[in-house]
Amino acid sequence: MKKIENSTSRQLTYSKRKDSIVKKANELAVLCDTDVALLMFSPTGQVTSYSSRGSVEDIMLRIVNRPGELNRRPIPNEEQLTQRLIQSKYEGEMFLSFFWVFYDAGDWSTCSSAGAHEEKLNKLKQRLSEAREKLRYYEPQVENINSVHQAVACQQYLTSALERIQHSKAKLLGGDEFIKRNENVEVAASVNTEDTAVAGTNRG
Amino acid sequence: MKKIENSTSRQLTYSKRKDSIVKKANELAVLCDTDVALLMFSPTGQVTSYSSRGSVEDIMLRIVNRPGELNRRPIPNEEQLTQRLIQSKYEGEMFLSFFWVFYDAGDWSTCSSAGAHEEKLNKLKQRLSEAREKLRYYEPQVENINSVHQAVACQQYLTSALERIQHSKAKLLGGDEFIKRNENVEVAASVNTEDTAVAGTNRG
DNA sequence: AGCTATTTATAAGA
DNA sequence: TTCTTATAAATAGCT
Repeated sequence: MKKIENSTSRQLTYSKRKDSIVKKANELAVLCDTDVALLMFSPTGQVTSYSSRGSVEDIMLRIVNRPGELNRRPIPNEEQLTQRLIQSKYEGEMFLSFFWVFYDAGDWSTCSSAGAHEEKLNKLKQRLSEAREKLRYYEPQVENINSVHQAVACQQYLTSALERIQHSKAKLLGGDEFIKRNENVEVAASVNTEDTAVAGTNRG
Repeated sequence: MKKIENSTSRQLTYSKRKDSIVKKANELAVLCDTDVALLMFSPTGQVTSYSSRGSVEDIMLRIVNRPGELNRRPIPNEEQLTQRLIQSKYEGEMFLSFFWVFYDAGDWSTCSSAGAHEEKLNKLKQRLSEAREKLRYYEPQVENINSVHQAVACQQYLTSALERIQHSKAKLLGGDEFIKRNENVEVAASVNTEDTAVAGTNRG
């Protein structure tokens, strides 16, 4: 068994096998009532993650924070990894909350038509009880996670959202004659915290 | 497919399936020349981890530190829907809706306590009518107002949301006894509308 | 994407 | 545990 040299069939094989291994992981979790997480990078670098319950971060945290077992190998930068996992977990929760409430609430392709928001918000109300259930599923399972992590995660989430919007806008501006090209908005928010380090999100 | 109730055969099944899924993971990694990690808890709580290259912690960090947060968040059984959501040209409005409904709806500082989501979602309901009003403000009023305006509006909103989060965080940090008091983090977000540059958060 | 010949995984019983 | 075996599932190589 060795690397498939042909790029197309490697990609195809990845795709097929990825699906079946996720299926297997899920079967294992259901049949044996256990927690399973699976992390895979495609040949092109795209990540697929699976976790049988909660977020992958929950399962990662259980691995990283498990109390000293025999033969446990020390984890390098354990504290940093833990912090980053917690942050990532909250980012994911925010996204999921958002998704569950909003996604099924409406057909977003019609949002600009008259009355669309009305309808969308009605559907939104219907979704709230389901969202409540799903949110409960993501309640923090790890001790000592505090609200600052959520604030940090929220901030992180917003920052990445902003970044993506910049990107969309830049693309749109390429062919848009309505937009003035000289506008600049600069915002700087700065605060001192006593929390642990926040990972950076700089991009060229 | 459901949990195997007989404890002995559940254990046996776990043991067999664990081995074959590890084998599958390894085949995937070799054939497709990719990184794969697998984390499993046995019914008795014992951890098995597999990683095709380096430590599982390395792979965890790679997952958690990836840029483009929104593009990799899996929605259980709804991956294809995620793509639609992300690609929606109205994502700006969605973010706006999201933060009007969610951010203002609750005190994020209580999110980690028991029953907090319950309370948050009740407030959420109250916020819906206000959100409706605010969304109306962002309705395109002229036919040929295009998505760039939405992007600009969204950006401005997100920027102010970020600032508010900074304030919340600062407040939380003031009264939170769980937090160590010796660290400083400086966060600066800088937005330029002409290019796509977004400064990230920097460590202090 | 769907089809099929072949290989592999699995459950149940010994 | 491990082995056997009938059945089910996964897979590669096609279209």
